[in-house]
Amino acid sequence: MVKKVSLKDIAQKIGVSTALVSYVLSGNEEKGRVGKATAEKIRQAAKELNYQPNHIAKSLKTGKTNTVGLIVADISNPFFASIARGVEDETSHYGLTTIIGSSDESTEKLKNLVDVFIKRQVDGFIISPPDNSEETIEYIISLGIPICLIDRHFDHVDSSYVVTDNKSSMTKAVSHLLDLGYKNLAFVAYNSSLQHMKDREQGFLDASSKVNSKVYKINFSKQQLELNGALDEILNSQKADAIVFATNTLSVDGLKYLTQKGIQIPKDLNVMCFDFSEVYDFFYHPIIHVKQPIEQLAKESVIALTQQIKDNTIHKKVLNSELMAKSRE
Amino acid sequence: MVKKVSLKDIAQKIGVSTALVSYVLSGNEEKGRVGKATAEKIRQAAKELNYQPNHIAKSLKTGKTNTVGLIVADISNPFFASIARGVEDETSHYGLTTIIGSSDESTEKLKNLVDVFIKRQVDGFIISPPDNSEETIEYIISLGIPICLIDRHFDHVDSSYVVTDNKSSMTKAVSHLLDLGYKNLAFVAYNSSLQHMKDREQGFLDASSKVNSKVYKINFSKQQLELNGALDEILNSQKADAIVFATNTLSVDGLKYLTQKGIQIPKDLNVMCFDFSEVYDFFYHPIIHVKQPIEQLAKESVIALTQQIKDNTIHKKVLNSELMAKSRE
DNA sequence: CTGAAAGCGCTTACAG
DNA sequence: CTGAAAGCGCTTACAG
Repeated sequence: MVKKVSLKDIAQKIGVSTALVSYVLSGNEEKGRVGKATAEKIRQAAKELNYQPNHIAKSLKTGKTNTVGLIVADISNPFFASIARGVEDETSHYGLTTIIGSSDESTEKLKNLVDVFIKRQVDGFIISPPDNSEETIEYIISLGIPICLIDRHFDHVDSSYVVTDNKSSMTKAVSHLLDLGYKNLAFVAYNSSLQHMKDREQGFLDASSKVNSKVYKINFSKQQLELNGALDEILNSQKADAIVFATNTLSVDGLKYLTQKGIQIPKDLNVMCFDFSEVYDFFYHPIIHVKQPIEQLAKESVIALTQQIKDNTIHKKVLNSELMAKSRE
Repeated sequence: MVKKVSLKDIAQKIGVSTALVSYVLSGNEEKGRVGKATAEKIRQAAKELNYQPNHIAKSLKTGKTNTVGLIVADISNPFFASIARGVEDETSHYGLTTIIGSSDESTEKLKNLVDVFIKRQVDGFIISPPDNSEETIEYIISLGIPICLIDRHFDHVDSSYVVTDNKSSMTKAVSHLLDLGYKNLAFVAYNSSLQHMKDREQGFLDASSKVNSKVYKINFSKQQLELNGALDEILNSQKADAIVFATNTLSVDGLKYLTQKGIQIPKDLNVMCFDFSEVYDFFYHPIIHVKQPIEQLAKESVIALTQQIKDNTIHKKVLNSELMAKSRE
């Protein structure tokens, strides 16, 4: 390992104190009121010696690590993979590094990750919380560590968050189905106390009040089984003419099952999906879906978090989604 | 922010030196030859005060950050997303934290990420290098920083690596197509100097020598256009009876185009894909594909890297893949 | 405008 | 078996 050059090396080389070097190189030149000429010499020497500041030492002194901890609910879900990518991109613009974890929808795993990240002394968290994890979120807040929730939030927890307007997105989507003439709707969602899930359901209910409709709730832990069961019921007893899927995963798995059953979309039955998926491209007819502003969610969450880190303010942001729907035929 | 308790707090509480506390709490009790009773008291106090060691201070002193930098070639590719997840899981078992970056197949971006990660003082790298990035890899080696390449390696660069046996995987896969009776094969790969790509091509050539075959090379930067062009040629002039795709992305995008064209698989044409994809589930007939041992690649790379960090040894590991092929009908 | 110095929280020879 | 002390590389009041 090549020996690293330190502030001291630079200071010695030009015969000034490390204090001056520190001021100049960390951009606090005016604060130290360093002389023009000296500052120039210091910068010159730093370049010559190829000085690389030691972040560790800086962190120890300042208590800031310039690291943010991102914990998504399920990294194997392309939606969250995109979120992760967006957050990473955005933080890098602020000179921050992101460390990523996945709670896999488990409160227990979230707790562990939070502990690990706190030990790593992250400057703040961006979290997409799993069901029933208010306590852990409140724990972070009680420690005074900045946090911004993303995609999901708790109505009764006072934290920064950036989410999509789930209720209105769903209302808009369902209204579109009604406009197309569908009259017997099935809504497939998770059984969850998370606000975004409740909002999507409410949005569905609000829009579908004038037609026949039924809500199916799947337990996350038994997804495969219960989803297929619900779809069987939708096909055989409810005989719905359109299915609204409340999430990305439900959409893809639902489409998979429908395809296996030989159902033609939209001929036999239409669907309204949530979030984009690559698999839509394998259908001859475009799959209608709600497109959340993933990039923007990620970006805004980083903005909210960095703001909070700076001045301890809380930011709540609700973004609009886009309905991706070509005409029925 | 709650005030953190430090070694000193513990030392004061029971009236010993911080040295003793450090020895005991970092598990070097025998090295410091600390008395049984004292050690017990220290552990007790640490628990009572809920002591959390400060990693930053430790890192500054020891020069180790317990962080590994993972740079995949394209995080939006599910193959690499799985690799990332595997690496993260595995490193966490060693008390290491992973920071992730994506070079997006760009040498330039790789260089930047490497610089950022070196500044962060990662203890080692796990990298899936893009085309023409030997220099950057050799630069890391020249700095004496441990590194393990994953999925891809350079024959003439002496580094640790963990890869799949690409040549034999492809030979086995193509032989299977021959067994099924296909006689006119198309091989669709990237134009790349990366060893794994050359190996896959060689594997194809070795196995297909006795039948009609043609190789198509796509430039990564113009993938969409060139892939569709190649497929048109395969369908219209070569009139191949089976297509072998050399990578994950080519497989999915290729299938997408074939589906759009209304090609029925395997009736009109069969395909051999590389890596698993969720989209395969949307075909009525199982898609034949080579399944790389992703979990194991990730795991072995972490093992190789931690070994190298410990004793500076280089490990080269080649894993076998699995051919996922149900009978033709 | 500049320097001497303390201190962030650890680890680790060294002396006893 | 235990303590005093140096030092990792920075930042930042403080004094001049």
